[in-house]
Amino acid sequence: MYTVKEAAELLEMSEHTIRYYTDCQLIPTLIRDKNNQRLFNQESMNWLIGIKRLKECGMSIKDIKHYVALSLQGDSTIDERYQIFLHLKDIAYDQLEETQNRVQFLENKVKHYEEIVSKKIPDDTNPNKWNKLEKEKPELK
Amino acid sequence: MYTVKEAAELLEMSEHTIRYYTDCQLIPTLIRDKNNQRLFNQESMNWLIGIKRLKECGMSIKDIKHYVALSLQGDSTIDERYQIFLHLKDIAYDQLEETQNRVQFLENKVKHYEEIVSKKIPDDTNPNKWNKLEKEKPELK
DNA sequence: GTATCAGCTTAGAGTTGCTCTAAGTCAATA
DNA sequence: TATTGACTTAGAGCAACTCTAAGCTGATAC
Repeated sequence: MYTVKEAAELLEMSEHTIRYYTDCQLIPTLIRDKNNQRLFNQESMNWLIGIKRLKECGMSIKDIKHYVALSLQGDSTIDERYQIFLHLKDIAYDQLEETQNRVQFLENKVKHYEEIVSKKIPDDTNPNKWNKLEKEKPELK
Repeated sequence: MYTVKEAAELLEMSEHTIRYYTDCQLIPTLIRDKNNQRLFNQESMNWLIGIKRLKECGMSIKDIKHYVALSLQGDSTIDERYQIFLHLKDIAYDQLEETQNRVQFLENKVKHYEEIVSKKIPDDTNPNKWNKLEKEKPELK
């Protein structure tokens, strides 16, 4: 059994966010003690972990709520849940490509600044000259 | 010279967002035609491209504004701008790791559902049983 | 010539997902 | 008994859009 504070520490989320999620009815197994305080048993913690993951995947509260409802309905919704994860997977691969591009862009930029600082390139006064980096290495997609 | 609409199409951003950015004074070289309509020359387009990049790196409007101000000041702010990109680079690598974890998680999940659907695993009625995937492959970080 | 249409302008309301504050309850310790 | 700490709620604030309404302008259609 975990309090909001303990759950927040364990899962590295803010207490505010955890309360917000419970208020949005995202944790169907949440219980309250005699003082009306939120308590998370292992099942509720599992829900929280899963919801955190779905959030990180970019899913909205509304869609997570839908997913939770599907899960509670059991077997008959397996295919719909499968489709959801297929879709999330595609999105994740897109994000991966974007993130890789971003890392490359920033590596270029840092290298560029290091060259300037080490005086290999004399001046960089023109405010938007740095956009040339974009042109040297155009975005994929 | 590009109108808001053309810029939006070229850079795959919404017209709303572009107007919002100009209203936030993020494009110092923006000009208006005689009817007060926003016009983007190549320099302004470069700014827009750069700002879009910074936004994708997770920078706030406020911080981008600061960055733009630094750029306009020229040479004397090179080191501060270098530090900004160093920091963004670190963040980008963290994001890369997170995204890779996410892809792996979703691959596992999709595989799991495929096994269920193909009847290799008989039932999955328990709503939060899927969180076991987390335990099989605990998060890095 | 005027009607209407697309495309722009603005101010401002609405949305999401937090994030924080204020005011209050409760149990335990000093 | 006082106060401390951890919780409760409703609701305000915030970032970054996102959209709407009302109005202006210039071009084409009749």
